[in-house]
Amino acid sequence: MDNKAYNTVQKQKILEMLKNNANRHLNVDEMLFILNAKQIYVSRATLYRYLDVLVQTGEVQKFLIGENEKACYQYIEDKEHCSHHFHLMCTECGKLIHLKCQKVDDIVEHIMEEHKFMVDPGRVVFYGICEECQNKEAK
Amino acid sequence: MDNKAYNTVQKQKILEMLKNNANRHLNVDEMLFILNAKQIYVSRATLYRYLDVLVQTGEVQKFLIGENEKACYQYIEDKEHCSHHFHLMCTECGKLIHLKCQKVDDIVEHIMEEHKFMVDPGRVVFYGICEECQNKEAK
DNA sequence: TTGCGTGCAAAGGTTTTGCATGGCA
DNA sequence: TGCCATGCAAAACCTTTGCACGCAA
Repeated sequence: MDNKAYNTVQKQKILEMLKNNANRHLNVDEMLFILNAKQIYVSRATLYRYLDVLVQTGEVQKFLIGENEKACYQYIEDKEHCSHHFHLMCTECGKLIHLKCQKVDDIVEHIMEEHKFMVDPGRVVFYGICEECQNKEAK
Repeated sequence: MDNKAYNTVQKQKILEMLKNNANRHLNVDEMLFILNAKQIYVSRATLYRYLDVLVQTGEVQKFLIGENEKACYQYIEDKEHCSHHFHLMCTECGKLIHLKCQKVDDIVEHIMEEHKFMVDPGRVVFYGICEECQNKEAK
Protein backbone atom coordinates (compact mmCIF):
# COMPACT_ATOMS: atom_id res chain seq x y z
CA MET A 1 0.00 0.00 0.00
CA ASP A 2 3.00 2.20 0.39
CA ASN A 3 4.31 1.55 -3.08
CA LYS A 4 2.77 4.74 -4.32
CA ALA A 5 5.03 6.85 -2.14
CA TYR A 6 7.83 8.59 -3.96
CA ASN A 7 11.27 8.88 -2.56
CA THR A 8 12.36 12.49 -2.46
CA VAL A 9 15.32 14.41 -1.16
CA GLN A 10 13.14 16.16 1.41
CA LYS A 11 11.93 12.91 2.90
CA GLN A 12 15.44 11.51 3.02
CA LYS A 13 16.76 14.56 4.81
CA ILE A 14 13.90 14.68 7.30
CA LEU A 15 14.28 11.02 8.16
CA GLU A 16 18.03 11.32 8.43
CA MET A 17 17.68 14.28 10.79
CA LEU A 18 15.23 12.36 12.95
CA LYS A 19 17.50 9.35 13.10
CA ASN A 20 20.46 11.51 14.07
CA ASN A 21 18.41 12.78 16.98
CA ALA A 22 16.78 9.54 17.98
CA ASN A 23 17.87 10.10 21.56
CA ARG A 24 15.60 13.08 22.04
CA HIS A 25 12.37 14.61 20.89
CA LEU A 26 12.13 17.64 18.68
CA ASN A 27 9.39 20.06 17.86
CA VAL A 28 8.82 21.35 14.38
CA ASP A 29 10.74 24.58 14.90
CA GLU A 30 13.75 22.71 16.22
CA MET A 31 13.69 20.39 13.25
CA LEU A 32 13.61 23.26 10.80
CA PHE A 33 16.44 24.91 12.69
CA ILE A 34 18.58 21.80 12.56
CA LEU A 35 17.91 21.33 8.87
CA ASN A 36 18.60 24.98 8.20
CA ALA A 37 21.93 24.81 9.98
CA LYS A 38 22.90 22.16 7.46
CA GLN A 39 21.75 24.30 4.56
CA ILE A 40 18.82 22.03 3.98
CA TYR A 41 15.57 23.70 3.16
CA VAL A 42 12.27 21.93 3.65
CA SER A 43 8.98 23.74 3.87
CA ARG A 44 6.99 23.64 7.06
CA ALA A 45 4.04 22.09 5.25
CA THR A 46 6.14 19.27 3.86
CA LEU A 47 7.60 18.59 7.26
CA TYR A 48 4.14 18.35 8.83
CA ARG A 49 2.89 16.15 6.04
CA TYR A 50 5.77 13.71 6.25
CA LEU A 51 5.70 13.61 10.05
CA ASP A 52 2.09 12.54 9.84
CA VAL A 53 3.08 9.66 7.62
CA LEU A 54 5.91 8.60 9.90
CA VAL A 55 3.65 8.67 12.94
CA GLN A 56 1.13 6.54 11.09
CA THR A 57 3.71 3.94 10.20
CA GLY A 58 5.05 3.95 13.74
CA GLU A 59 8.55 5.01 12.82
CA VAL A 60 8.13 8.18 14.78
CA GLN A 61 6.25 8.79 17.97
CA LYS A 62 4.41 12.00 18.69
CA PHE A 63 4.33 13.50 22.15
CA LEU A 64 2.57 16.47 23.64
CA ILE A 65 4.65 18.02 26.35
CA GLY A 66 5.18 21.20 28.31
CA GLU A 67 2.77 23.69 29.70
CA ASN A 68 1.29 24.43 26.32
CA GLU A 69 1.30 20.83 25.20
CA LYS A 70 3.58 21.42 22.30
CA ALA A 71 3.89 18.64 19.78
CA CYS A 72 7.23 16.84 19.75
CA TYR A 73 8.42 13.97 17.66
CA GLN A 74 11.00 11.29 18.24
CA TYR A 75 12.35 8.57 16.01
CA ILE A 76 11.79 5.12 17.42
CA GLU A 77 15.05 3.29 16.91
CA ASP A 78 13.94 -0.15 17.75
CA LYS A 79 10.47 -0.29 16.34
CA GLU A 80 10.03 -3.96 17.06
CA HIS A 81 11.25 -3.64 20.56
CA CYS A 82 9.46 -0.42 21.44
CA SER A 83 6.17 -1.61 20.07
CA HIS A 84 6.02 -4.16 22.86
CA HIS A 85 6.29 -1.91 25.85
CA PHE A 86 4.74 1.27 27.12
CA HIS A 87 6.31 4.66 27.37
CA LEU A 88 6.17 7.15 30.20
CA MET A 89 6.55 10.78 29.27
CA CYS A 90 7.17 13.45 31.86
CA THR A 91 5.14 16.51 30.97
CA GLU A 92 7.42 18.68 33.07
CA CYS A 93 10.88 17.90 31.79
CA GLY A 94 10.06 15.84 28.73
CA LYS A 95 11.94 12.78 29.85
CA LEU A 96 10.96 9.58 28.04
CA ILE A 97 11.01 6.36 30.02
CA HIS A 98 10.74 2.92 28.49
CA LEU A 99 8.60 1.00 30.90
CA LYS A 100 9.62 -2.59 31.05
CA CYS A 101 7.20 -4.11 33.46
CA GLN A 102 5.31 -7.34 33.17
CA LYS A 103 2.51 -6.12 35.37
CA VAL A 104 1.80 -3.23 33.08
CA ASP A 105 2.20 -5.33 29.97
CA ASP A 106 -0.37 -7.71 31.34
CA ILE A 107 -2.91 -4.95 31.01
CA VAL A 108 -2.88 -5.44 27.27
CA GLU A 109 -4.02 -8.98 27.75
CA HIS A 110 -6.62 -7.98 30.27
CA ILE A 111 -8.10 -5.33 28.03
CA MET A 112 -8.20 -7.82 25.18
CA GLU A 113 -9.97 -10.47 27.19
CA GLU A 114 -12.29 -8.37 29.26
CA HIS A 115 -12.93 -5.42 27.00
CA LYS A 116 -12.30 -6.97 23.58
CA PHE A 117 -9.98 -4.19 22.62
CA MET A 118 -6.61 -4.86 21.01
CA VAL A 119 -4.19 -2.33 22.43
CA ASP A 120 -1.14 -1.30 20.46
CA PRO A 121 1.39 -0.55 23.21
CA GLY A 122 3.77 1.21 20.86
CA ARG A 123 1.29 4.00 20.38
CA VAL A 124 0.37 4.51 24.00
CA VAL A 125 1.95 7.18 26.13
CA PHE A 126 1.48 7.46 29.86
CA TYR A 127 1.78 11.16 30.52
CA GLY A 128 2.61 12.24 34.01
CA ILE A 129 5.36 13.51 36.25
CA CYS A 130 8.65 11.75 36.83
CA GLU A 131 10.30 11.23 40.20
CA GLU A 132 12.74 14.08 39.85
CA CYS A 133 10.09 16.57 38.89
CA GLN A 134 7.87 15.41 41.72
CA ASN A 135 10.67 16.21 44.15
CA LYS A 136 11.24 19.56 42.52
CA GLU A 137 7.60 20.46 43.00
CA ALA A 138 7.61 19.37 46.61
CA LYS A 139 10.21 21.94 47.45
CA MET B 1 -6.82 31.96 48.86
CA ASP B 2 -10.11 31.58 47.09
CA ASN B 3 -11.89 34.19 49.17
CA LYS B 4 -11.20 36.75 46.55
CA ALA B 5 -13.31 34.96 43.97
CA TYR B 6 -16.64 36.53 43.21
CA ASN B 7 -19.75 34.52 42.65
CA THR B 8 -21.31 35.40 39.33
CA VAL B 9 -24.21 34.19 37.26
CA GLN B 10 -21.86 33.02 34.53
CA LYS B 11 -19.89 30.84 36.90
CA GLN B 12 -23.03 29.37 38.37
CA LYS B 13 -24.41 28.49 34.98
CA ILE B 14 -21.17 26.99 33.74
CA LEU B 15 -20.78 24.85 36.82
CA GLU B 16 -24.41 23.78 36.68
CA MET B 17 -24.04 22.76 33.06
CA LEU B 18 -20.92 20.75 33.85
CA LYS B 19 -22.63 18.99 36.73
CA ASN B 20 -25.61 18.15 34.56
CA ASN B 21 -23.23 16.47 32.16
CA ALA B 22 -20.95 14.83 34.67
CA ASN B 23 -21.36 11.53 32.87
CA ARG B 24 -19.45 12.67 29.80
CA HIS B 25 -16.83 15.08 28.69
CA LEU B 26 -17.53 18.12 26.63
CA ASN B 27 -15.42 20.40 24.51
CA VAL B 28 -15.82 24.15 24.58
CA ASP B 29 -18.05 24.30 21.53
CA GLU B 30 -20.39 21.70 22.94
CA MET B 31 -20.62 23.61 26.20
CA LEU B 32 -21.50 26.84 24.47
CA PHE B 33 -24.09 24.99 22.41
CA ILE B 34 -25.71 23.51 25.49
CA LEU B 35 -25.75 26.85 27.24
CA ASN B 36 -27.10 28.53 24.15
CA ALA B 37 -29.93 26.05 23.88
CA LYS B 38 -30.96 27.18 27.32
CA GLN B 39 -30.81 30.83 26.33
CA ILE B 40 -27.76 31.28 28.50
CA TYR B 41 -25.06 33.41 27.02
CA VAL B 42 -21.51 33.19 28.28
CA SER B 43 -18.55 34.44 26.31
CA ARG B 44 -15.95 32.02 25.08
CA ALA B 45 -13.25 33.88 26.98
CA THR B 46 -15.10 33.62 30.25
CA LEU B 47 -15.69 29.94 29.71
CA TYR B 48 -12.01 29.30 29.07
CA ARG B 49 -11.03 31.37 32.08
CA TYR B 50 -13.36 29.62 34.45
CA LEU B 51 -12.50 26.18 33.12
CA ASP B 52 -8.89 26.88 33.93
CA VAL B 53 -9.84 27.65 37.50
CA LEU B 54 -11.95 24.52 37.82
CA VAL B 55 -9.16 22.35 36.44
CA GLN B 56 -6.75 23.92 38.92
CA THR B 57 -9.02 23.19 41.84
CA GLY B 58 -9.62 19.66 40.60
CA GLU B 59 -13.36 20.01 40.23
CA VAL B 60 -13.07 19.42 36.54
CA GLN B 61 -10.77 17.15 34.63
CA LYS B 62 -9.30 18.09 31.32
CA PHE B 63 -8.80 15.45 28.65
CA LEU B 64 -6.82 15.65 25.48
CA ILE B 65 -8.24 13.05 23.21
CA GLY B 66 -9.06 12.21 19.68
CA GLU B 67 -7.16 12.48 16.48
CA ASN B 68 -6.63 16.20 16.89
CA GLU B 69 -6.15 16.01 20.64
CA LYS B 70 -9.06 18.29 21.27
CA ALA B 71 -9.49 19.56 24.80
CA CYS B 72 -12.48 18.11 26.63
CA TYR B 73 -13.65 18.74 30.15
CA GLN B 74 -15.60 16.69 32.61
CA TYR B 75 -16.94 17.42 36.05
CA ILE B 76 -15.52 15.11 38.67
CA GLU B 77 -18.43 14.10 40.84
CA ASP B 78 -16.52 12.37 43.54
CA LYS B 79 -13.30 14.26 43.79
CA GLU B 80 -12.05 12.09 46.66
CA HIS B 81 -12.73 8.82 44.97
CA CYS B 82 -10.51 9.35 42.00
CA SER B 83 -13.34 8.91 39.55
CA HIS B 84 -10.97 9.43 36.69
CA HIS B 85 -10.93 6.90 33.94
CA PHE B 86 -8.92 5.86 30.94
CA HIS B 87 -9.81 6.01 27.31
CA LEU B 88 -9.51 3.51 24.53
CA MET B 89 -9.40 4.91 21.06
CA CYS B 90 -9.82 2.83 17.95
CA THR B 91 -7.32 3.86 15.32
CA GLU B 92 -9.50 2.34 12.62
CA CYS B 93 -12.88 3.94 13.18
CA GLY B 94 -11.98 6.63 15.69
CA LYS B 95 -14.39 5.34 18.28
CA LEU B 96 -13.72 6.50 21.82
CA ILE B 97 -14.40 4.10 24.66
CA HIS B 98 -14.52 5.09 28.30
CA LEU B 99 -12.80 2.39 30.24
CA LYS B 100 -14.08 2.08 33.74
CA CYS B 101 -12.10 -0.78 35.12
CA GLN B 102 -10.54 -1.13 38.52
CA LYS B 103 -7.81 -3.38 37.25
CA VAL B 104 -6.65 -0.78 34.82
CA ASP B 105 -6.99 2.02 37.34
CA ASP B 106 -4.78 0.02 39.69
CA ILE B 107 -1.98 0.41 37.20
CA VAL B 108 -1.69 4.07 38.12
CA GLU B 109 -1.01 3.08 41.68
CA HIS B 110 1.43 0.40 40.63
CA ILE B 111 3.41 2.75 38.43
CA MET B 112 3.53 5.27 41.25
CA GLU B 113 4.77 2.76 43.79
CA GLU B 114 7.11 0.71 41.68
CA HIS B 115 8.28 3.21 39.13
CA LYS B 116 7.86 6.45 41.05
CA PHE B 117 5.97 8.00 38.18
CA MET B 118 2.74 9.93 38.73
CA VAL B 119 0.46 9.13 35.82
CA ASP B 120 -2.19 11.60 34.74
CA PRO B 121 -5.05 9.42 33.50
CA GLY B 122 -6.63 12.34 31.68
CA ARG B 123 -3.72 12.41 29.31
CA VAL B 124 -3.51 8.72 28.60
CA VAL B 125 -5.15 7.12 25.62
CA PHE B 126 -4.85 3.45 24.80
CA TYR B 127 -4.72 3.28 21.05
CA GLY B 128 -5.69 0.07 19.36
CA ILE B 129 -8.45 -1.67 17.50
CA CYS B 130 -11.98 -2.09 18.79
CA GLU B 131 -13.99 -5.29 18.62
CA GLU B 132 -16.02 -4.30 15.58
CA CYS B 133 -12.99 -3.35 13.57
CA GLN B 134 -11.20 -6.54 14.57
CA ASN B 135 -14.09 -8.50 13.12
CA LYS B 136 -14.09 -6.40 9.99
CA GLU B 137 -10.43 -7.09 9.44
CA ALA B 138 -10.79 -10.79 10.01
CA LYS B 139 -13.17 -11.04 7.09
C1' DT C 1 -15.89 51.88 47.01
C1' DT C 2 -12.71 48.26 45.64
C1' DG C 3 -11.14 45.27 42.52
C1' DC C 4 -12.50 40.89 40.38
C1' DG C 5 -15.26 39.26 36.32
C1' DT C 6 -17.08 39.91 31.85
C1' DG C 7 -17.55 40.62 26.82
C1' DC C 8 -15.48 42.04 22.83
C1' DA C 9 -12.22 42.03 19.47
C1' DA C 10 -7.71 41.35 18.28
C1' DA C 11 -3.69 38.79 18.56
C1' DG C 12 -1.16 34.49 19.19
C1' DG C 13 0.60 30.14 17.94
C1' DT C 14 0.20 25.84 15.61
C1' DT C 15 -1.39 23.08 11.96
C1' DT C 16 -3.95 22.34 7.65
C1' DT C 17 -5.25 23.20 2.93
C1' DG C 18 -5.78 24.81 -2.11
C1' DC C 19 -3.29 25.48 -5.90
C1' DA C 20 0.21 25.70 -9.32
C1' DT C 21 4.58 23.84 -10.16
C1' DG C 22 8.21 20.40 -9.76
C1' DG C 23 10.13 15.91 -9.91
C1' DC C 24 10.07 10.72 -9.18
C1' DA C 25 9.16 6.36 -11.39
C1' DT D 1 3.66 10.44 -19.17
C1' DG D 2 1.10 10.01 -14.90
C1' DC D 3 0.69 11.23 -10.54
C1' DC D 4 2.61 12.06 -6.07
C1' DA D 5 5.26 15.73 -3.54
C1' DT D 6 6.55 20.33 -2.72
C1' DG D 7 6.41 25.32 -1.63
C1' DC D 8 3.82 29.19 -0.88
C1' DA D 9 0.41 31.75 1.11
C1' DA D 10 -3.88 31.84 3.00
C1' DA D 11 -6.99 29.85 5.93
C1' DA D 12 -8.48 27.27 9.75
C1' DC D 13 -8.42 26.30 14.59
C1' DC D 14 -8.08 26.79 19.26
C1' DT D 15 -6.79 29.63 22.97
C1' DT D 16 -5.08 33.78 25.20
C1' DT D 17 -4.90 38.67 26.13
C1' DG D 18 -5.72 43.89 26.58
C1' DC D 19 -9.07 46.94 27.56
C1' DA D 20 -13.09 49.29 29.14
C1' DC D 21 -17.09 48.55 31.55
C1' DG D 22 -20.08 46.03 34.85
C1' DC D 23 -21.08 44.08 39.03
C1' DA D 24 -20.31 41.41 43.54
C1' DA D 25 -18.99 42.13 48.16
